[in-house]
Amino acid sequence: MHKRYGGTVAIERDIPEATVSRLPLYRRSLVELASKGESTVSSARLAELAGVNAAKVRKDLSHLGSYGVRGVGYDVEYLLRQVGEALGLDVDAPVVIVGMGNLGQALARYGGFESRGFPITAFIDSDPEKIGTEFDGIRVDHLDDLPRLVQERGLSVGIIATPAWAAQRVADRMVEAGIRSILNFAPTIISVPPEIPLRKVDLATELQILSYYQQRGSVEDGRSA
Amino acid sequence: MHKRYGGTVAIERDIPEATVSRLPLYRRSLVELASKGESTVSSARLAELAGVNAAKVRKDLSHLGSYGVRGVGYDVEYLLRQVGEALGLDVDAPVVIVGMGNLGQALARYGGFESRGFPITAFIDSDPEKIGTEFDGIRVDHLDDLPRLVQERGLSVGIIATPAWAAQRVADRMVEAGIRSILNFAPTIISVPPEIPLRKVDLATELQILSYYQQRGSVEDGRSA
DNA sequence: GATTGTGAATTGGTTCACAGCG
DNA sequence: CGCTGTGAACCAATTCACAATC
Repeated sequence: MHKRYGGTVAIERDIPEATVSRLPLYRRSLVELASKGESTVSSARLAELAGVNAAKVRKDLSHLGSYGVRGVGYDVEYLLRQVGEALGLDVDAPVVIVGMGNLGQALARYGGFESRGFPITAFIDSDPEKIGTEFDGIRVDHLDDLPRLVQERGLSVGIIATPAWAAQRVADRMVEAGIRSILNFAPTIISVPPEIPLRKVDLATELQILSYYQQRGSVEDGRSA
Repeated sequence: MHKRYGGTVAIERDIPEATVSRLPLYRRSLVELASKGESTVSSARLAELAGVNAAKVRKDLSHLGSYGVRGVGYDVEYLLRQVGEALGLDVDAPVVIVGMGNLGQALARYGGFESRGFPITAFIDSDPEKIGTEFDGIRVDHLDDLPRLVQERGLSVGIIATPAWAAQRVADRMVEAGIRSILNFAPTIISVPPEIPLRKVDLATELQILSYYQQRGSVEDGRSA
């Protein structure tokens, strides 16, 4: 059912958005299973670990053209490779953080990125006090240095951790400099050319959503887990 | 069309999940408009500010039973109050942060919570070195103190900023202690009773999703903005 | 016997398009 | 005339349920 091109990598077209957003979840569960030495896993078990239901797991995995074995389940290692490949994680994507305030610094020190293929490789700030200082052995540079840094270090992901008023400008400079995807933590809407994937994380927004469900006798929250 | 009870506050039932998750966005845009002194706004303009389309804005607002004026638009101040009320923001929801590592500290110092009705009012950590120290004038306490803190300070929201392995345990203790909704930053699935609204923010997951769309000639990302 | 893969049914969300109304 | 509110049409995602198959 799923086309493979030439017998090689086979990057599948059009995985539904909802599925894409769950793949990292499955990946995390598979890593855990692998580290425990489990060699196969059923959709039911994987669903439990990922906090979704089994039908969803099977449908999602079917979009990868994936290989389960009826009556047995999925091969953990194989599936892990498939998922990683679908997400494009076979190659590292070096990250630059712009805005070394509280949040930027916390993100810089947060271990979870390096280990998952997103080495943090450059820092940018506009405060002359900060420029030239080092963080984790990496120099903090000026926004004007970004094009050079993208070149030299192959930066591909930009994280915006600036105040809201600076975010659009930073995004524009990132795009100009050749950054290829952007994660925005500033609490404001920014716009970028359609070929640049953009996601946002807004902390206050999350609390407000919780507030809604708390206020009413919430039964479920959708974005479960 | 929309029922009001007794002529008072009128908390509407069953606003669709997708709408709820956009209300904070509208709210932010409305605050901005209000601060610029704009007194009315059309769905088209609000859509532009919030990064969605006008039909969606109108449909979303219609779920609040809201009052636009045909030919004119919405009253900014009035709508702002309506949205705030729908989200349950009329009353402050004091927050406890558990886990005062990098992320916890950054969240503690992040200004955006207090100003939006989520005063950070307690800190918990398990490191004896940290317990007893102060942060922003607030003492860092032990997890065992949580029930008392919930009582004394009326804590209602819990933020989990611990390592993954501690997260479920912390969630259980929060629920026991009477915390009413939870925001989880630990990269793991946790489960809580269905009456406790739960959301998660997973930073590495966001990067992996970006990775997918970057790898292919992404045109759009869905979670736009 | 167990568990996948998937069509069919269902639910939820978005967009269209226009009647209704200030 | 302009802009809202909303049915109707459309599209995406979820869930069901079962035949396929190891």
